[in-house]
Amino acid sequence: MKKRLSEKEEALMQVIWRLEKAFAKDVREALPNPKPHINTVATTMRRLADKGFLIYEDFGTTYRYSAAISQKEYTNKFVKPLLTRLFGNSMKNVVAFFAEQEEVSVEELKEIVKMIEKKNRK
Amino acid sequence: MKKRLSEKEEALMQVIWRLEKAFAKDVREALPNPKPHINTVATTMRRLADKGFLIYEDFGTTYRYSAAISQKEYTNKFVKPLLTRLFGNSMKNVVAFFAEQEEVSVEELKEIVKMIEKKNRK
DNA sequence: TTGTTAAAACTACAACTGTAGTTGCTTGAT
DNA sequence: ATCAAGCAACTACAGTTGTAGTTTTAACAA
Repeated sequence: MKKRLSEKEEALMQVIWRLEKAFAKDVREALPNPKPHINTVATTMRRLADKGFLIYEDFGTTYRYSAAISQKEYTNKFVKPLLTRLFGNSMKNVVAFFAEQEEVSVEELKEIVKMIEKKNRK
Repeated sequence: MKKRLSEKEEALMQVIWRLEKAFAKDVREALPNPKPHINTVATTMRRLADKGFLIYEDFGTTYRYSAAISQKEYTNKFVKPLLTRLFGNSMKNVVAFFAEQEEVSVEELKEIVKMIEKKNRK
């Protein structure tokens, strides 16, 4: 688990994070149209397993996969470094950027502040 | 400009965004050790130009490159979708996640709120 | 029990990426 | 004018990714 995944690989991981446990055909089913060939999904999932991102249980004639790394771990390990590199090693800058782009409103930021403060008081 | 760049390609873009205009050797110079071969840098930059991420001026015996897309545009186009997909299509969730991870402090969030409110009053 | 179906395994291949050797051109230094 | 240095162009190649055809195996249905 060295590198960030490609977009397509990440799309599969998204589905598995959502479904928690899934057969290749479930994953294909959950993907948006145009859906890839079932073998494409199976091959990509096997490769993800080879790379340590997925684990599987043997179901006789098929495998059921689940994530070997949580979405949060993935985010911390691969997404956060990308963001901080883009924004001068500061998550504050990242948040400020998206706030300026009006992707997060002042109200939402205030809610987050409240939420954190509440959690810290406990 | 369809796909997100790979990590190495992105690292080169970082340098160019910072330097604004740069020759291959400048980019190599700015990269951390172990520095890649100068030809590796040149090849990657040419490919980035082919893909439309860089533009260049002919300097006779060499090219000087600059970004064809700003860091902000890149972020909006390629990084934001990744984040929102990861966090259920909501930048609020993204910010909340990093706040909970204590990557951004409550103080910083408040500063951002002030900054935005000030800007909006103008 | 034989045919049908469904799934993985195996195989294949093109595009992309990371890397760098070789070649050739331009320019500045003798 | 000749040579050396530096750099891009050209070339090459292995590893990865996206895609899917073909083969095999297992299970179920008639």
